[in-house]
Amino acid sequence: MTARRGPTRHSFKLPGVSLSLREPILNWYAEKARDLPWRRPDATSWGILVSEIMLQQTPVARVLPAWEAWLRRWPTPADLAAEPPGEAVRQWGRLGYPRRALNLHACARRIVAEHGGEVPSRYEELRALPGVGDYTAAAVASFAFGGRHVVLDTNVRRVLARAVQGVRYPARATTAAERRIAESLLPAVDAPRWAVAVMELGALVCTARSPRCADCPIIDRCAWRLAGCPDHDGPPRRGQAYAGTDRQCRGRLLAVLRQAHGPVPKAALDAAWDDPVQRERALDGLVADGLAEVLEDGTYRLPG
DNA sequence: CACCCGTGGTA
DNA sequence: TTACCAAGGGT
Repeated sequence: MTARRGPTRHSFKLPGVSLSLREPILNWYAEKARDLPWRRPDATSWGILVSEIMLQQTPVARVLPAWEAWLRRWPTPADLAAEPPGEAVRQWGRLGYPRRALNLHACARRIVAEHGGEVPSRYEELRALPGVGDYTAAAVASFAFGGRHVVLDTNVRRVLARAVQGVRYPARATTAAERRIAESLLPAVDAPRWAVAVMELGALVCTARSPRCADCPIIDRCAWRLAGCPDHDGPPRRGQAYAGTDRQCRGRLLAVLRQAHGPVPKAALDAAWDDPVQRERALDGLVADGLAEVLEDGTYRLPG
């Protein structure tokens, strides 16, 4: 039999391509990694959890100042847990997806109530926290506690899609095949460093739009590259419409509440969006989601 | 599983 | 300018 040696016992489309992805990527990371505050040795597990929640669908550049301000105000879960949820929503500012602020606040209260004020270290415990899904649980367990987990975010998925699967973009949803590939590459030792290194490669070099292949440490073994960089086949990737949507409307309404420091009369909200039907729907949605409150006098405010 | 959930930067 | 995209999660 042909002795195919490598970090994996699985065979991919192009066997051997994944032969040694780890070393060059780890070496590249050692040289090119960004100095992000949540990666510093003095970062707390709480700080790392906060960073992961903030980074959900929000670019690093916008998270940086928000993260600094958040941790300056609430250095520990107990500090945040002592505040009403509305303060978290206000501090969240314009990071987007404000339910994440609510999630972080709920995390803080649960951590205080159920974990003695310390961010739990095990994947399963983390996964049970509000707003902590598969990726975030794996990331915090890895980066804050040194655990060995498959960390599959959009960056890693794209790198593996190209380097191993030979396609420009990963599938819309994570597949079993992807997870198998990621598991096969997971090193026995120093798994967190590997995870952050692949993520960094995806973020800085193997980017979605125009990858900087000239700077890539694995250009000579990238399956997509070796296949001639074939274009994405399959249905076009659905964009996210925004203008005129309920999401935009909710954003406008919440901005009014965030800006005010007390209850807001309904008229102030009415002025923020023209279409009354959509406006009422959005407002009801905000209340249902716990992002806004109606007081008895009919005024609105962030949750107290 | 497809869709919903904010916001801003970039090609 | 429009469209895509950004360390996802919940339903």
